[in-house]
Amino acid sequence: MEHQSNLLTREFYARPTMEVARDLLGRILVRVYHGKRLSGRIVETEAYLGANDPASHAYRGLSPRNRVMFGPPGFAYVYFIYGMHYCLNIVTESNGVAGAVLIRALEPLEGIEVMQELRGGRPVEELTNGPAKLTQALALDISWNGTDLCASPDLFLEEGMPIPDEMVMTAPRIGLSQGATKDAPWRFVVAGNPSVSHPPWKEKGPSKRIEGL
DNA sequence: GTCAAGATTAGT
DNA sequence: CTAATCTTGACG
Repeated sequence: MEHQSNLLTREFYARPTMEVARDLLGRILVRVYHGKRLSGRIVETEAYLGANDPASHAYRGLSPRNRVMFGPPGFAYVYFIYGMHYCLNIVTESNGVAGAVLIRALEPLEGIEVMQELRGGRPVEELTNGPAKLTQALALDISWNGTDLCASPDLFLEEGMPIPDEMVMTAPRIGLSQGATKDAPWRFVVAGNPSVSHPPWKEKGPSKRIEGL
């Protein structure tokens, strides 16, 4: 199985976190599970910085848990939360600079039946519309923390199709309750996509279409 | 050592 | 709205 041609490169990830979070929309996340491709189009992301972002795991400096965020770009940062869930992030910035993008939702593409089994028979609309839901649908846990997405044969990202600015909306990140940056519009979603969690276009909070970045 | 909060989800 | 379930980080 080759997956060379349309793989996202290290350079793609080696950019400012905000830029990567925006550009990750429309890309394809692929997980090869028992020889089969499970994949989905990324439709929702959130940017988490380092020193200037109190809501980020990396805010207080390097620790055993967040060390991958400080490492080279293009790696997976997976963490365990609420005693039962795993969330997947893509590391950004250059080696030594903290930054990562939380993958919050996917639009299911390949291996839907397998993903349904992993998600307890839930309907397609509820398969990957949330950060912990998509890791469960792709059978990803803490053992994937530190995986090189530019080298792993079982977890990688393909170019897919970039989303034009007119279809992108920004909104505050989900689940943050403190920190000066908790209301910053660092969440990016594909407008109107049914797989987006907490759809901004259905809520009252501040959200708007972006005009470039 | 002790303890509260957490980048969530499913069910009432 | 709340239980589930356990790791991490702050404090002492």
